[in-house]
This record gives sequence, structure tokens and C-alpha cells, in this order.
Amino acid sequence: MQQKVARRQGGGSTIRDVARQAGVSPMTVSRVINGEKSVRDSTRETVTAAIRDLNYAPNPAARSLASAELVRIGLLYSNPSAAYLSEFLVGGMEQTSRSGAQLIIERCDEGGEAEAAEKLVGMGVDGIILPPPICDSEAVLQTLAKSRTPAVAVATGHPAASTSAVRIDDRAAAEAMTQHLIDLGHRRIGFIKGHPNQTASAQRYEGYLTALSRAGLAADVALVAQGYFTYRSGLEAADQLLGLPSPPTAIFASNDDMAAATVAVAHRLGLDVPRDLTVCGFDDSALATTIWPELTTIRQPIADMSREAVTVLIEEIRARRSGESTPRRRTLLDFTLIRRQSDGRPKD
Amino acid sequence: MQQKVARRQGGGSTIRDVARQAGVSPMTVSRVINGEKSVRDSTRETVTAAIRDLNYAPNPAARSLASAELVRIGLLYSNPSAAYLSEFLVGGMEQTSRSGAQLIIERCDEGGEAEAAEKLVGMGVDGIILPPPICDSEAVLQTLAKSRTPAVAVATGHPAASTSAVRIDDRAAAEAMTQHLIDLGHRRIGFIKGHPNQTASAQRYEGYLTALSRAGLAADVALVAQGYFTYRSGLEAADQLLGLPSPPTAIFASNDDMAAATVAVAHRLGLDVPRDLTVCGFDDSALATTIWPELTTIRQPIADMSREAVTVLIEEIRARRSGESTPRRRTLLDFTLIRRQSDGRPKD
DNA sequence: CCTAGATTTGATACCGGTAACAGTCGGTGG
DNA sequence: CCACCGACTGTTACCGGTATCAAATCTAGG
Repeated sequence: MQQKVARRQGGGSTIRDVARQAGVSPMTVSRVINGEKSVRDSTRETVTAAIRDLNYAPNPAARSLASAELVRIGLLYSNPSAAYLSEFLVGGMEQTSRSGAQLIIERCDEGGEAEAAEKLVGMGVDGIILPPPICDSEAVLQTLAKSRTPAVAVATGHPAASTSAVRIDDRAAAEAMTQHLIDLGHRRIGFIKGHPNQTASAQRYEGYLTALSRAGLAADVALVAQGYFTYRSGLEAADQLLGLPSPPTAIFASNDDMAAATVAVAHRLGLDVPRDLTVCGFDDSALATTIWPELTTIRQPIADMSREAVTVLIEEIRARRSGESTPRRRTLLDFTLIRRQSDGRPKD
Repeated sequence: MQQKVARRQGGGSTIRDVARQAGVSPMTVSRVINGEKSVRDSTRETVTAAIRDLNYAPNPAARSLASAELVRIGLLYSNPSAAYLSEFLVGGMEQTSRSGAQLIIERCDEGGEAEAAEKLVGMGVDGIILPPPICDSEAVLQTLAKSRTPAVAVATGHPAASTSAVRIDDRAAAEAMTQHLIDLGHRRIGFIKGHPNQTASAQRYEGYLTALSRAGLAADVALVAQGYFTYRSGLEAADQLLGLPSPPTAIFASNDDMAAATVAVAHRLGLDVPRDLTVCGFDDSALATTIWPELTTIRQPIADMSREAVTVLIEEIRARRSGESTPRRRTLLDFTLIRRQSDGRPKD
């Protein structure tokens, strides 16, 4: 006997499959996908699990057909944090695709930030995600505010009032790393500051100071060097710190690029890392595991952050469409201190 | 009395409006739109006129929903350099969105490649894009061949018979770089090979040999060290080459990570780059511009390659759906030799 | 003029979601 | 103890097309 041939193509699972798996109605699944709040938490979890299990992704065609509503999210990025970007993109895409939104990616060059933002707005995006360092661009923020386009800044240290933000607690993370060094027995801990125009820099520095003072250690300005988040600036800062009459036994750089540069300088001076010098970074960029020894560093949950940013943004867009006004959200995610081979106890 | 609120959005007329106006069934209108030949000419004219009258344009969402024509493309990546991936993603997304296809991204860990490929197939993707290093995974290729899923390998040196491929000519690129070193005046040129299990490695080595022999230089096996594309393997290889009684004046590493390691070793030995030693890489990864001096290297047009891969894949999928069989395609794109600060003329 | 086979056309059931509204359930105030 | 309320979940009917198959019409041969 001939069964009806499904018109649906291969394995792709539908909202009904998810519903069956979760033991609820398709409508409830739809509600979960769209982040409606009238779903009990326990139900939401069941459904979310089913979605994960089945690898479900909503069919955008069906969605826009049924709702006559398509959410378009813009992602504006600029060159520098390229290591960051791929993870960021993956997380963001995953979430947009799960939510059936459309993600539009736009790259901008130095100086063209505001212009690129306008272009996105002109293309009709409903909201924009701003990874660092764009998230700190005054020009972009103003452009977006003017066109009343919702935005979510990711990993900015000091979020503007006009945008929502997703970030880790840079201060706490830097404090934790400094504390880690203190726990290892270090007393002379050098610090390389980040670029002064990025708001996270100041916060990381504050965390460093906080940990020192809590441990009753005096902050020695000679042990603090100014860097600019680049490898090259790290070389100079490390040269300065390691050239001191009484150099630090550990150096905490505000990002991995500068930490890598510090390792390079140490090697040039014949110092072994970590035997003669402990070096720690921040970001857990690709560089951290590329060089040898691999860097102890702070890992930001980048993919989670962009996922969260997308979620927040979609919520804001939906709320705005139904005429509600939403407060700007501030989300803090957890960081992780990742211990690798670049730290150890001081020699003496 | 409350009328039913039309869920349809503004002014657009539907296939039913056209059908009514033309006095036929919606199905017939659909046939006219799709240019099926089983419609009487007179009918076709009536319908065409109605379409023009009403300014009708078919709703693309409904169309792709009904015809299940949605093309889903999977992108399976493991752990290439982050910079590579992000560019790759951007190009791929741009093209899929242009073509109205859906892109699904899946990450896999070492050893789980085949499993991840199966997962994608299970999710109902119609074809898969394989960036390096996955493109050389025998397990993945077999999995895909078994499920008859079309695939496009990007940047593999030696494409499998079962897949299409988009790549640059690694041999020619390595030859060009070697020639560049020869032109600068170098005669003792060291080479660090890539991982033997990646097919591009052998091609790069061949290119190196070709350039030497064309310049009438003898290939000295002592100047060739085995590396594995990792920074650490680069450290060892560079140690070996620079420890020779008569070390090379230039070292050409098969990728940027190993070139960066070579720079580090040179610095440790008190050699200035490029004054005392020229170092070149391959890939133009983020690392190339992160370290100091920035590396002279070969740039692959990554975004273009992924764009092209998507295009080829969609063509194959469409052809296959309409029952045609397509030959596997081989596309070569142009590379660029990027000159930065890590090369110079030999000292003597 | 009739009937088999080919050509056109139509009715129906979907595609995979969501809007609107109708329950269901536990708690509350009278 | 019951009507009522609010929070949650399910039912039904679509969105605008197309695949499928049956019905209607046409064509040609006997």
C-alpha cells in the first residue's frame, strides 16, 4: 500500500516535531522561540531542550509568511578584534537563525563607522549589534540614537545610556587574575594598561589596583606601563618593565596581544616563562594558545555574549513594534580564569 | 459588527485575486507564472493580462515554503585560525543571503568530524561547505559521499574526486614567494614544511623546489625542516635551521604561525628581522599583522573563496534537484603576495 | 458518432509557521 | 462553596503559494 509521500524534504525538523518531542503544542514552541513571557519556566526549558536535541531551526519562509514580519538585525564590525569576530559571528548567527531573524553583517573602516551605521539603518535593519571596539564609538552611538534604532553594545566597559549592553565584569575579572598572581606568591606584579580610549581599559586597571590593596600591597607606579592593546605597544611596555632595576616577577597585560609581546621580550632577555617570569593576558584570543608557552588568561564567553545580545535586541525590537517602551538592559555574563603554562610561583 | 481582520499585509494582491479577475483557478495562474507549457495560449493571455492589471507579484516566502525549495547549506568547521574563519563566514553569509539560501554553521572537535557531518546531514542540509582543515578529512568525505550530499572543499591542496573544490594554486603561490626571496638576493633559503596530513603542505614545498631549480639553485635538504603548522613546531624547526653551521639568510615557513615562531627564535638568538634574517609566512592570518615586525606573506582571498564555494554548491544542489548530474567543479582564485616588514636583502 | 489517449484545468491538501481566541487550572474574595 | 481572575496552553483557521491527482475537454482513429 502506498503511503502518502511527505512533501517535506529530508531530515529538517519542524515545529511539530519539536512539539511532539517536548510533549506540548506547536503553539507553545512558537511562543518559546519568540521569547514570549507567558510560558512557564519549566515548560520553556523542556521546549528549549527539545529544540537543542532536534537541532531545530525555524523555516524563515514559513515564519515571514505567517507573521508578515521579519526581524532584521545588523552587525557592525571593524577590523581590530578579528580574533574575536569569528566566535562572535558564530554565536550571533546561531541565535538569529534559531529565532528566525535575518542577520546582516557590515564591515566598516576606521573613520567610516557612522557612515556604515547609516547604511545599515538605510537598509532597513530593526536593530544593531555593536561588538568592540565599535561599541565605544561616539559617532555610531549618536547616529543610531538619532534614527531611534535600538542597539546592543557588547563588551564595552562603560555602556552609553542609549543602548543596552552585554558584557563581563572587567573590573572583577582583572581583580581575580591579580588575586591569582598574589596567591601564587607574587608581590611585585607589573601591569600593562590598555588603550585609554576603550572603556574596558580603565576597569581592568581598577581591578588590578583593588586586588593589590585588598592584599595590603602598595601600588607601585613604576610597575604600571601604558599600552595600546597592540603587540608592538606590548613590546615597549614590557621592555620598560623588565628594564627596571628591580623588575616585577609577574606581568599582567590587559590583553593577550600585549602578553604575547611580553613573552617575546622575556625570551629575548634570556628569561624563561614561567620559571623566571609569570605572564598573564586577558581575552583568551587565538594568540593565547598559538604561542608557547600558552597564556594564562581571562576568557570571555564571546559566543554566549553575542547570543545574548541577539536575544536582547530581538526582544527590544518586538516590544517596540507592539508599542511598548523597554528599559535599556544591562547583562553581565560570567568570565573564566583559564590557567595555562605561562604562570608559576616566583623564583625566590 | 466586527469584520474579520485580514492578516495579509498592505496592498499586495494575491494569486487568488488574479485568478478571480481572470476567471480561472489559482492553480492555473501558478502554472502561468512558472511558465509551464500545459496551459492553452488563450488562457495564458487572459491570465497574463490579469497579472498586469493587478500589478501582481508572487510572494517569495510563500513560494519557497510551498515548493520546499529552500536551499540549506551547512558549514562545518573545526579549528582554523579565528581570523580565517570570520572572513570565511562573512563571505559565505553574504552569498547565501543573496541567493536566498539558509546557512547552518556547525563546529566540530578533533575526532568528531564525521559525527558532526552526519548531524548536519540529519538536519536536512542540501550541501556542505568544507573549509580547511576539514576539507582534508577522509572521514568526513566518506560520510558525505555515503549520504550523497554534495560538498565543496575550500583551500584543499588535493581535492577528493567526490567533491567540488575552490582554492588557490598553492604551488604557484609558494613558488612566487620563493622567487621573491631569490629576487631580493637570497641564495640560502630555508623552508619549514607544513603538516604532512594536509595536502596543501606538499604543494607549497613543491613550489619552493620549483623556484629554486628554475633559478639554478641547488636544493639543500639541510635547509628544509619539518613543521606541523603549529607555533611550537615552528620554534623547533627554526631552532634547527638557525643552529646550522651555515644558517640560511631567509626562512620561508609554510604558514604564519610557524613564521611567527621563527621570528621569536631569531630574536632570542639576537638576530634582527629583517636585517639579519628574512622571514616569510603563508596565509596572512591575524598573527601576521599582530607581531612585530609584521610578516610578508601570501594572502588568500578568503571571503571570495567562500562566496564562490556557496555559489558552486547552490548550483550543484539546484541541478541535482532537477535530476541533472553535474561534474565536480574545480575553481582556482588568485592569491596575492603581501609585502610587509619581515623581508629584506641579505646582509652580505 | 463513439471511445481511447492526450491535453488542460480544477479541487484539495498541504508547506511550516503564527494570530486570535477558547479553554484549563489553581487561587481569591464574597 | 461558587463566580471570577489571571496565568498558561491548546485549537482552529489561516498566510500565499504549489504538488498531486482527479475531472473535464479535446483530438484522432475506427
